Amino acid sequence: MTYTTEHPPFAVTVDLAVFTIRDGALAVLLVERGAEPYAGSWALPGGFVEPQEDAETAAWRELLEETGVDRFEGHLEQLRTYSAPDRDPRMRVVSVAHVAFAPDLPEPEAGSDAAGARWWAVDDVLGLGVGDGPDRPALAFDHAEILTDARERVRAKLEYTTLALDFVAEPFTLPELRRVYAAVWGVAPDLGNFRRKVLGTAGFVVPTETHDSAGGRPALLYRRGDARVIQPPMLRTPGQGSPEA
Amino acid sequence: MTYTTEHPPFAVTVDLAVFTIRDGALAVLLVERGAEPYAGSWALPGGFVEPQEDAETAAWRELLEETGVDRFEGHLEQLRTYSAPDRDPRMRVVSVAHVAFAPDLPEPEAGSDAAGARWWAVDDVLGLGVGDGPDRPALAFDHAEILTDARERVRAKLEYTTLALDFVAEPFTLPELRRVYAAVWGVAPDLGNFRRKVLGTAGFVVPTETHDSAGGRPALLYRRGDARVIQPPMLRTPGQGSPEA
DNA sequence: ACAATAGTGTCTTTTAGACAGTATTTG
DNA sequence: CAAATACTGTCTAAAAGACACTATTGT
Repeated sequence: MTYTTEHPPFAVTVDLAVFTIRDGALAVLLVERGAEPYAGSWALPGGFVEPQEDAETAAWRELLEETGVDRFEGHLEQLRTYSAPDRDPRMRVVSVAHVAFAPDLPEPEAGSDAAGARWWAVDDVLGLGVGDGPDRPALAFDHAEILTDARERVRAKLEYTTLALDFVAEPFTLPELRRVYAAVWGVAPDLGNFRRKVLGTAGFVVPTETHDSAGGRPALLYRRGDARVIQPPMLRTPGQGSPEA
Repeated sequence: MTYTTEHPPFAVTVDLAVFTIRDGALAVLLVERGAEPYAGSWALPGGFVEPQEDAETAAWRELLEETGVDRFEGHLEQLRTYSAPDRDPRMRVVSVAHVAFAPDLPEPEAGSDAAGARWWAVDDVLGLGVGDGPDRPALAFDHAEILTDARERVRAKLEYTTLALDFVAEPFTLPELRRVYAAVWGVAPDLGNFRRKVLGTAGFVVPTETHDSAGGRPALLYRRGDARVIQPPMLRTPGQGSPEA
């Protein structure tokens, strides 16, 4: 059987929703398209999967090429695959979307085929901020759908995993960690209850001996523990970015 | 840009892990391969995505072709995409795996390109039953990995969704519904606590006026409610098929 | 009456929600 | 001292775990 006759070929790409926390808000990396289609629109970074690599490898490679992030900081995982026949007007493209998380990445440089690249507050992009965002970017292809799914993935994973650790640089303070939850969920979890939960979950964080120095009382510094799941989970309540709110 | 030179084409397929409950155990549909590679091994049903359909449509079509299941019974959703470069020795194939759930499907007929098709107890296939299963089938390609991921998806979704309803035919009794949890998790949830949780979750089930008739006391019959999520979730405890057990 | 299955009730423990209060720094 | 930030404690409510008990059928 020759699939070129019976089973037409597809192009396979990866798209990435790379998240970080900037200015207390969940931010995503977008690139400005320089060519048609969607020239001038903004898109998730991504690219074609090469012959000898799987999708995750391709995602790590694109992440490095477009942001300079090495594969050992942060976390990357598959989100889902988008395969609507008309999602790219040029050809049949199936895209394996991924999500990645990292603390304070450097300001990106424009890639070879992109006119520009910058961080956007996700709420400004998806329009769930205050009224209409100041300069809301138009998203290319089905990337608004991908970004919406990606944000829900991040929000959900904060509930039952220690993923929030991937958004802070070591060492970190508990208020910093709490600000991650506040940024992703839109509402800060109760201070006392948050501390009780984090410190009561074995292996979530490990304390150091030192404190930081900021405006007020110095906060104790922590490092990541080896726990990867929070059980029982730290659940969002309606109003904390939960889907049914 | 012509992707045939710059970006080599891929074949895109769907694979399905179709689950049902048979004889009190979680069962999956497998087809016996008649041709190389992996002739004589068992595989998840699946096939190529056609030019004008997306992956989910292809999955529903394959499900119908291989099991006769119409798309309005049961539930189907994307699992994840498997893209290791050498997962199929013949060519570069990217597979978008799906999971499907349905109550007591008919015994399947062999499809056109399969030597046979039958239901297997998942624990017999993956070998987490008693010692070594009686006749454990060899799984083709990376289908053991897919099936493991699919089982974990089902187990997890029983916790926070009303997915168990897709495994029973209406009308159903609460003991029937509880047996779904017992089959998927490997341990039956506590009787009283299970009833309290199901009946206490608004919209999970709606009672009818009638009872069934079996060996003992007749059980009240229920129909599906319109709730799709269970909140707070009905969590597995270690020993109930949870990943860390 | 007994086996088999369905269903109820209750006590305890765990966990989360709400929120008031105390501590340690800088200016 | 006030402002700012970090941290602790306590009361209450919700939910789950464990498990004993009662109910209704068939034989």
